[in-house]
Amino acid sequence: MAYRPTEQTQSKKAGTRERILKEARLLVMQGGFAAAAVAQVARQSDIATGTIYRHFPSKAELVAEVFRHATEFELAAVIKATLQDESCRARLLAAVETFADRALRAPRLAYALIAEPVDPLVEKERLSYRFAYAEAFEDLINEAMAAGEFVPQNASISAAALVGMLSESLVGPLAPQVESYDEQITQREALTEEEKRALIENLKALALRSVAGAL
Amino acid sequence: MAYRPTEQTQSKKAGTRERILKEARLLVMQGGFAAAAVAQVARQSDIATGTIYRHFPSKAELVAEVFRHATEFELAAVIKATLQDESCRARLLAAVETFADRALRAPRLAYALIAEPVDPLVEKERLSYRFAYAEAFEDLINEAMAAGEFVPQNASISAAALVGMLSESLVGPLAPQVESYDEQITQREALTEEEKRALIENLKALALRSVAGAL
DNA sequence: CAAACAAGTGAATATTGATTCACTTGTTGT
DNA sequence: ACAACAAGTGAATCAATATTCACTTGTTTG
Repeated sequence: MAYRPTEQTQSKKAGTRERILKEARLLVMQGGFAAAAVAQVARQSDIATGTIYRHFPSKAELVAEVFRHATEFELAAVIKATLQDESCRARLLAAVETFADRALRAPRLAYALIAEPVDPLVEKERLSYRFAYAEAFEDLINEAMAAGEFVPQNASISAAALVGMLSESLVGPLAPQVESYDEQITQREALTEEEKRALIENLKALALRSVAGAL
Repeated sequence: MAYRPTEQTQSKKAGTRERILKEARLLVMQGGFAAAAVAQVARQSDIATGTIYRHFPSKAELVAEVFRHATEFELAAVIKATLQDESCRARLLAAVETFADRALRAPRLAYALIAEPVDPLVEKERLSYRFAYAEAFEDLINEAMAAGEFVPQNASISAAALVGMLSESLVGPLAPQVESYDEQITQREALTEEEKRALIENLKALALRSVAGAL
């Protein structure tokens, strides 16, 4: 007999896999999932299209992994904001601020993660992450209600509404700009820093009023 | 010479066109835009696929017309609610009630109109209708602010947020149920009438707090 | 009826990517 | 060096629909 996968080959393989993921991520950040065609990812990674399939069973799985990686990161930032040791109000505002600020800084990525049409496997991931976001808000709302900080309400409905409010305001079709989330769609101009600031402050006020019950 | 399109032929042609639209509409109501394949529409309309193209330049145009027809109708209902001769609060609540109630009664259609991935031409229509919804809310908020009924705020941001809040709460991935808006996605059970009622009441309260500023 | 044109037909074609697979290259251990 | 197997290749294939077009059928007028 005569061959054993050794540490070297294993890590080289892992390296290729990482490179594929990295290039796919870059493509998604720049042009969304639409830009992450298998052939393109292969080209960027300097490998043949077939090689992608030695590392991922399907494009959907590859893309799902890219999605997971990116969203995990975003979610962590928001959750961190809700866990500060402060009043529930302050934590809600911090969470909104974090979500909005990150979305406005990387609009193409935000659109991809939140709203871009994707294949069902990725949509499933998206669903579960939206639940995760909503849960973070829900926990916060429940805690705040218990402490008498927020008015009585159905925390789970409110949390979902918050996620929707933020998503749509920031990256949905009504968002002030999305930096070419689809070539076909009319461009709107980018926001200035002041405008971003104003948008964020307005969203914070809106979010606070909607769940706390007062300005 | 020897042929003139006459009234009979004209109206017959118009009839075929209407039939195509009607069948396409039915398909969309049942299975969303995904179910409205050209071949399927043709089959339902009892004509050949080629005939579709005698009446519409492309599938996108056909679908856009279906979209316009359906959305115009929905929008009109909401706008009507905002024009009642009552307090701004009451009118806001009526608008939310109308939007939510209609969406929950025809969930598959609501999903198709609000969130289903569609081709760019239809997405453009959707965009303009979302603006129309937002404008209706914006006008109402402006009027209410002028009357001192609502707290000061950026009406256009608030209006967009409202549309997002409603859309997402009712048909987005977080919606309690969407009755198979995509076969691939795990089903959730349908809401009972009580649950629908509760959802609507919660959304009304949430919307009111967010833009009026108090319960 | 026949000429002239519109409307209708549906099999063939075009398009856009993902996926496969027979083959080549690289690595390991004897 | 060679056997044994993994990793890599990329042109060919598949799949799913929209779209075309040469042809047939229907309608009108002289």
